[in-house]
Amino acid sequence: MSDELPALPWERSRRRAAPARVPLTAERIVDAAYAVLDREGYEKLSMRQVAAELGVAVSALYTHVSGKDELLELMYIRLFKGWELPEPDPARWREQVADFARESRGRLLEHRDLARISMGGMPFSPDVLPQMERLFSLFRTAGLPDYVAAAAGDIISTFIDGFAYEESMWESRQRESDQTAWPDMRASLRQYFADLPPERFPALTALADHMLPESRDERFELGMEIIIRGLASFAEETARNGGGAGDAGGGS
Amino acid sequence: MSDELPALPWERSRRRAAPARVPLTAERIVDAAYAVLDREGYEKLSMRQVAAELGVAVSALYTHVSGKDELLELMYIRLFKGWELPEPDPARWREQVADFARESRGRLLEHRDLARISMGGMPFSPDVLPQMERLFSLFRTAGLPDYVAAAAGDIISTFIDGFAYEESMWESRQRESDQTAWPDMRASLRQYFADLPPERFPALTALADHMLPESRDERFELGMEIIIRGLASFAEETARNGGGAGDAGGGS
DNA sequence: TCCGATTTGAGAACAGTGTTCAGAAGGAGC
DNA sequence: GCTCCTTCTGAACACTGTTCTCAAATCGGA
Repeated sequence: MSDELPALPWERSRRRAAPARVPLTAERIVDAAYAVLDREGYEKLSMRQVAAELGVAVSALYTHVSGKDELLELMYIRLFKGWELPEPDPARWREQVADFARESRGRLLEHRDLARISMGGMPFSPDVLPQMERLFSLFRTAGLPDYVAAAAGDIISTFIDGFAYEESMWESRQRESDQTAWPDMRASLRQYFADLPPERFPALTALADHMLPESRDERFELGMEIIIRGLASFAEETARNGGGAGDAGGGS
Repeated sequence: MSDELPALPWERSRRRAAPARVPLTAERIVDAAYAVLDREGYEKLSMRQVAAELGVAVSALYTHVSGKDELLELMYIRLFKGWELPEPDPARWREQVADFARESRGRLLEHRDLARISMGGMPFSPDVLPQMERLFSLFRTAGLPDYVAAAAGDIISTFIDGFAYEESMWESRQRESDQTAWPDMRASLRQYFADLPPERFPALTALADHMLPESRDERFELGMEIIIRGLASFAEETARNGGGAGDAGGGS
C-alpha cells in the first residue's frame, strides 16, 4: 500500500475522533439497545438496529456480547441498578411490600416493552443479591413461616412480571392498529358484557360495570392487596400458633 | 395434459386421497401448528414448518389465516375447547378456584411452550364466554364484593399465565443447553445461598433450604393458596359488614 | 522510534423468518 | 365445451441472528 506518511493535523484529529474515540463496550451496546427499544419497541429490537444506533457493523457487537440472548440479559440486569430497598420495618411490612411491587412495575414500565424481556428471566445474577436479601428479610420480619417467606418473592415477582407483560402486549397491540383509545374501548366492551343475554350470563351481565378497570393501576393495586392479605393470613396463623416472642406483629 | 379418460378405480381413490381429499382449512392448519409446536418448540414454530407439516406451500396458509398472529390466536382459543367448569358451590368455592387454576395450568403445560403463546393474549373471544361466566359466577357466590369478583379472574389468570410462562422458559432453557437436571441444579443453588456470607445476607442464608422448591407444583399450590386466602379475606370482610341475607351486594 | 502480535471492526455470506404477488391448477355452474 | 372463481404454487422481498474471512487499528516490548 502507500507509504506511511504522517497525516495532516486536522485529518489526524478527525481520524481519531470518528472511529476510536469511544471504544465499543458491552455497556455502550446496552445503552444503544435501550435507545432502540424505547424508540422502536421490542419487535424491532434487532442486532442490526443496535449496531446502526452505534454506527457500527453488526458483527462488531459479537466481540463484546455473545449474542442477542446475552444482550437481553444485560438489559434485564440493568433494571436493578441503583435500586435500594429500605430497611425492613415489621410494623409497615404491608406498605413496604406494596412499595416494592409498585417500584418493580414502575421500572418495568419505564422502558417500552421491557417487561417482555424480563419474563422468564431472573438469571440469579449476583448483582441482584442485595435486593433479594432485603426483600426476603422483609418477608421474614413480617412473621411469615420460612417456607412461605422463601416463596413469596418468587410468587410476587411472577405476578408483577406477568402483569407488566400483559400491559406491554396490550399497549403494543393498541399502538400497531390504532384502534379506539382505551376509554372508548372500555365503554364498548362494558356495553358488550351488559348486553349479553342475562339468563345465560347472569354473572357477566351483573358485573359488567366492574369488568374493565378504569386504569391498570387500580387493577394492580387490587392484585397486590389480595396477595398481601393472603400473606398476612399466614403471618397471623403463625403468630397464633405460638410464633410468640419478639416481634409478634399482629394484623389489623 | 392427457385426455380426461376415467381413472381406474383404485387410482381414482388414490388420486382423491393425496392432494384434495382433505381441503385445507384453518382447523387443519391449527392441528399442524400444534404438531410442530409439540415436536419442535415455540422458537421453531414457523409458517414454513407448519406448511411443511401439511405438505403445502407456505403461501397457501395465507388464504385461510391472515398471518402468524392469527394462527397463534386460534391456537390459544383451542385451549378452552371442551372445558366445562362445574356449577359453583358456595361451600366449596376455595377448592373450585384451586381446581380451576390447576386445570388452567395443566392445559397450558399439556403442549410444549403453549404458555408462551397464551400470554398477553385473552382476545375476549365469544368462544370463552361460557367459561368466563362460570368463573365469575364462582367468585360472586363466594361472597366477594363485585369490584373484587370482577377483577379476580383477571388477577388469577395473570398469575397462572405468568407462572406457566416462566416454567416454559425455564424448561426450554434447560433443554437447549443440556445442563444438569433440576435436582442437581437445585442442590447446587441451595448450597450457593447457604454459602453466602451470613453477616451480609442473613435472610438468604437462613432461607437457603426453602428458596428452591422441590417441585414447581408445590410453588404453584402455595401461590394459589395465598391468592385464595387473600380473596377470602375480602369475602369475610363483606360478610361481617352486613353481607347477611341473600347476595345483597352493596359496596361500602 | 519502530515492529510484531493481538485484539477489534468491516463486509459478505448463510440459513432462516413473515409476507406478498403473478401465475398455474382445480372445481362449479351453465 | 366453456367460462369464472377459489385455491395453491413458486419466486421474490425485506428482514432476522450468527459466523466467517480479512483488513485495520491498537498495544507491548525492544
